[in-house]
Amino acid sequence: MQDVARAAGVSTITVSRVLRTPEKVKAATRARVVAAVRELGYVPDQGAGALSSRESRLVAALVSTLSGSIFASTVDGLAQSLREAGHQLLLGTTEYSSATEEALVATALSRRPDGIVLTSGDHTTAARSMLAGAGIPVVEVWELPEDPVDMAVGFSNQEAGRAMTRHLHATGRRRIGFVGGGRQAGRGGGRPAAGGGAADGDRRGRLRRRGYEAALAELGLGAPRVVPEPADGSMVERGARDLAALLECWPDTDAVFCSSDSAALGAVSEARRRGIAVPDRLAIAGFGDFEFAGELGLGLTTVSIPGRAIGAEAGRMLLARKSGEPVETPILDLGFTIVRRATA
Amino acid sequence: MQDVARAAGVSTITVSRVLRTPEKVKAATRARVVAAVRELGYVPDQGAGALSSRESRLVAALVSTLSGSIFASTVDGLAQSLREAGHQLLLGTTEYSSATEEALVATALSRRPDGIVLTSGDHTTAARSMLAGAGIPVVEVWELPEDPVDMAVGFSNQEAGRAMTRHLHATGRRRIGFVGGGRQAGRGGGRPAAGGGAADGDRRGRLRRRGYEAALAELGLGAPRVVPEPADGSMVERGARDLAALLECWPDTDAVFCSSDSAALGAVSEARRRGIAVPDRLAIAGFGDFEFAGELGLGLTTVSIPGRAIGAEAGRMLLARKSGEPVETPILDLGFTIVRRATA
DNA sequence: CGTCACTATGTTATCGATAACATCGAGGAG
DNA sequence: CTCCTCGATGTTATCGATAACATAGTGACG
Repeated sequence: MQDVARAAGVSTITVSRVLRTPEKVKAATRARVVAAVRELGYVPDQGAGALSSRESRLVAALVSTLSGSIFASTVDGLAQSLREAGHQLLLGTTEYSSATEEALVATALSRRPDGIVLTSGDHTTAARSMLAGAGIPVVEVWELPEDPVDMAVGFSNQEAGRAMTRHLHATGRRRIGFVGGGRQAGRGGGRPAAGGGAADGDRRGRLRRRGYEAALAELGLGAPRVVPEPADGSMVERGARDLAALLECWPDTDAVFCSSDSAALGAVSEARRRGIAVPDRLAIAGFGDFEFAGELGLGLTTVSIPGRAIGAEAGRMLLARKSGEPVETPILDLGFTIVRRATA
Repeated sequence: MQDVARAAGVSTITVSRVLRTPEKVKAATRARVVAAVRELGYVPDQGAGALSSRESRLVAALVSTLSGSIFASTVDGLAQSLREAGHQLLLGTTEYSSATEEALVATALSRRPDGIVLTSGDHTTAARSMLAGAGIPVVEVWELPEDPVDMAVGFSNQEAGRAMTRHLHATGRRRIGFVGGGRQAGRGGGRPAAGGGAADGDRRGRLRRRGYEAALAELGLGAPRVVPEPADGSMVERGARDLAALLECWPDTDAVFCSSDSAALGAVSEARRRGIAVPDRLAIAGFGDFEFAGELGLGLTTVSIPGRAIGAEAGRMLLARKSGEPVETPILDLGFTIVRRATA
């Protein structure tokens, strides 16, 4: 910056002003500075700027994983909305461990971000207190927690489970099972059940299941039909094996709600192999509306989540809060949509 | 840090040493400092540290998008390998525009990262010169560029196209078409063809197509069969429509190589609708090995790319270079695998 | 018992920017 | 003509850490 100042015949503060508040500098001076910046290829050091101005223009996001198409579009939406507002995204992956999350919260805070986005609803006590103590806006996304740290954007997994179960009931099904709860296996050869904490895909799946059970009770459909020991392997494989196990226990099952589209894919495949007509004899519903679920793919009836919008909205809320604007709805339910296709 | 130092009865530099080089501090002193850190909930400011030590422990990654399952696992692998080495990831999405990429390179460099990862092979001249001038390691991932800025990890799209075409030939096909080149539509309602630059999904698809054409020539299979005007819409939709158009021009086509699994999904679906037996009358091959392509899903014959490994390796190379170790293979070809399943 | 080598800790300057206050000149009001 | 105000620019201190050098103990050895 000194070099630029010298080249333009001004002081450093003027260079700083040209870059941050151009309207406060006379046009002629500004032009000289801009020329010097360009000529020297000067790129300001935002780290130094942050130190001085106490504003980092950085937002941290902690997600469990990007693989498996769950959070990718949320992060994408977040990155885009931040970029448009001149902020940058610091990304950390927790690999489904809340111990890792705790460590990542600390490292994230060490960058003094202007805000932080979390995809997990449950945090260690230490993590919660660090977040609270940081004095920055926090947004939890996807699941709307009962006891949010600060703000939240997402939908209710439990309501989604309930709604889909009611949908199955509404289409005449009476013996409805649930497939694909339990652990979410890390993809790509990650450590199995890393970190010792409860896996967090688990928690979400459990919430969907709770909604399923609630609906069953409300509708008087009898006891839940859930495989007690979920299978190992990828979600798809588990969907297949869990359906097989479920049918063994309750052969007359006429519908299953799968905790994810991947599990539903496995279930559909298993049903096909067994010559079970879908949806005639067995309706299959998924969750997530992944790409392959669409009309041209499986034609899977599923729950669609506005993942990208969640990310974009999280960014917006964060920046609004930062700039002092009041945030009308700090707990924002973006809902979900039941997409009815061929399988249920 | 001053507060901590006071509480522990030492000077700030001792606190700094306890945090960065604990072995240089006597155990008793160290214990007092650690206690003070814990008690005060002190989280060091890495930004300030970076300014002083000229080492940010930050790596920037610029990807076109995270949606659509292409780069997500690569970023995931990168984030993980960086985390294990105590570094953090700064993420930017370029939305397939090299103009946006140029701007992002500048903002990324303004954080003084210790390295930078790019998923696009073509950069503007300005971007290239900024990268070169930054004096930090640069890794280009996925496509191996002809003229790399610094290092690269990935595979050859052209070779992949060539290999799959040869595979189709080896299984007896002689009238082979190509589906799904051209633009890659932005998902989630992004601006169509934003930024004015050539979309970069386009470039990669073109390379696969070039490989396809090369194989055709080598094998004496006649002129390429490619739809001149690719359809609009999502990749899946385009796969369906392009196949339809292709069959209209060349009804006797007995195999198609699709530029992505999404396109292949659409193609399979279109074939089914028309009652064309796959693979008996028409073989269909994809690219990417997305989750739904597997045994339990489509059973799609496709090209599998080690996306996560590419990211992890990029991180490793970056950090090796940073710490002065020589990097044996600055241009690392991780290859691809042809996965033979049911459709071809 | 003095000197040396070494360990443990402290002091000072610095990284690259910005906030806060200071200065300077030009033009307008009285 | 003087004083005042305001716009344009400069000076100095500061953000929170670390590098480099400085200094105080501490034990070994001749």
